[in-house]
Amino acid sequence: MTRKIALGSAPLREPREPTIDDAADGNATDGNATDRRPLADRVLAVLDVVAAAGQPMAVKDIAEKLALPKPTAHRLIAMLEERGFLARPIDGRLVTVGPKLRTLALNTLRSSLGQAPSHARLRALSLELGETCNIGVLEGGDVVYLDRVEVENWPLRLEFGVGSRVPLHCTAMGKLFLAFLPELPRRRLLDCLPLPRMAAATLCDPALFRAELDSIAACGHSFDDEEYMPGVFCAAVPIRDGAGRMIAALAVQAPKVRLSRESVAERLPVLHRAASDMARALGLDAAPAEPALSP
Amino acid sequence: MTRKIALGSAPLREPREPTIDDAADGNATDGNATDRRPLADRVLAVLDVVAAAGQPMAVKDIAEKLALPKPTAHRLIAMLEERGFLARPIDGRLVTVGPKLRTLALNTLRSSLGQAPSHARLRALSLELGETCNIGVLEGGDVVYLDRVEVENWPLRLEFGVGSRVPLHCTAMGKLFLAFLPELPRRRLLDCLPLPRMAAATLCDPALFRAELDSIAACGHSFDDEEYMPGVFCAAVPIRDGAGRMIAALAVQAPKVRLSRESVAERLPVLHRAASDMARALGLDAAPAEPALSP
DNA sequence: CTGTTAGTCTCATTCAGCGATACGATTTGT
DNA sequence: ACAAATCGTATCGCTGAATGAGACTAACAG
Repeated sequence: MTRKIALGSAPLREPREPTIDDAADGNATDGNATDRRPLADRVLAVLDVVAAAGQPMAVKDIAEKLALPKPTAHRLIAMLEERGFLARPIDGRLVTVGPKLRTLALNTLRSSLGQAPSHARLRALSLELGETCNIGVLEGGDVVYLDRVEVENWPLRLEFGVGSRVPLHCTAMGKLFLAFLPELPRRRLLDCLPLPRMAAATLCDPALFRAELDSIAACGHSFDDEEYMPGVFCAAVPIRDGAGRMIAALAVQAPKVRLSRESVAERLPVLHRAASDMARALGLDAAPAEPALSP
Repeated sequence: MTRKIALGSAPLREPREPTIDDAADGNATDGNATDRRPLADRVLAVLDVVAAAGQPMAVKDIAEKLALPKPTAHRLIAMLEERGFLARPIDGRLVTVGPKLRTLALNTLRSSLGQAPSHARLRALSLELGETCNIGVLEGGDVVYLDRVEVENWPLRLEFGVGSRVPLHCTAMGKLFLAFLPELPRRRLLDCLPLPRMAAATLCDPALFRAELDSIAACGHSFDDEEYMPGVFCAAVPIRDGAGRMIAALAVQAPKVRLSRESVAERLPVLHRAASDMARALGLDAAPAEPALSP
């Protein structure tokens, strides 16, 4: 990148005297390891803690729980109180949620209504299959999990929550996206996609990998047969919009003892049905711009 | 304190030309009226706006509404997205509330309703009716219990505590929510909602179920006549905000020997009165927002 | 192909936030 | 009642996180 040619001045930026005081400075400022966490995080954390408490809380406890210095805690809470996000009930010393936060809460639930149908359908699917299911989209070279319903005995609890990203080349969802992408973006992605080995079965050879993609494009679904995590099998089908373009992926994952190439066949129709329901639930059936012309 | 004396007085900094501009600086800094509003306000404002929208929003609109510079808006939203407070639905361009904000919302409401005025009113109601009463909201295709007052001889002790979830199609609260939902989410939810049989009287037929919802919408309250648990009768009425939107449900449940279709009539006014008291006790912020329709 | 619009990047500047310290205000223990 | 402990408030110089103008790129629409 062209690195805009200095605005003339160059690095005038005088480094400070490298004298002994540097050494002193190094760890001095003393124990002043100001670990300054951004304000935003603290604000959100305070709201979280106060709301989760379920009952009025002492400022001290909030400060302790979040490891906030005393004045800082007071300042933050006073600020949130002023804005109406927190409030102090009668006794004046304790802190609870305020009216603004209540309104925000109500609006939040109302807004998340749009996500309820697809989530409900996902849950129904998960119930029917008895396994963990999730929805993902393609975003900048990764698959991002949009929603997820876990079954009780799923071993990998926290690692793949909503919002987490997984690679393209070794996951059922990722390979599915690659297989169904329009020519151009597909090229661009494939050309610079590394195929690092994640597990024994990962497809690391480009030729093999392309063959796999062709086969997926032909049959309309994809598997991850321990290519990402040992012992985990995964199957994915596309969620398409009204014009037939693949917008998202729907996947089921399970320990290999419960799901495998052999046993997955009878579940595929169930998956496909859920996928088309989901398209409707997500409002993808609406008139889609233009029917694709150039391939 | 070592106080790095070295630099002591010297303003090594020496950046801009030390010209007359010092004088000019006095009131100027030019037309550069950088009105820098604190980060915290902006974070809260963004959450407010996104939640109040009721539907996914374009970044541009958020930026406009809050008079935020373009890069700042993107930075803020990206940060909130990373933290899980905001999320982007399928299309990836728009922004909505995220999972973290949803749990914050639930916790907030639980805190609000579990405390002084609301909880007291719920207890009063329970006392007056002599039966177990509870409050719930709709979230993610379930009813979530936010508060509850049990009578002594209630048989189902632990199963339905605060925070537990029950299905929509076979509970008084759930059917009430469905009956009063706005058209679009209602249709999509109904499309996706399985109607599994939970008890002998569960309404499993879609046509019958829709008829039931219509009837509920018409009369303003709902029953669960042994549709979920044998021997348990339940009645629910809506709690509405200032704009008339249903935000929560208030319900009474009892063994059928003590409460039934016949004997419930005289209790309904009591329930409705409690519901409107609770709405008032919720003390919402003054801005319930308008029922945004797309322009 | 060109204009339009939305999103990204860079970077010098600056002020909002910070928290150590100190001091008043309460509550608590005896 | 009086300490003692605890909690809340006020002050203030330092600093780096946040900022936003501007330039650039990507995505589309016509």
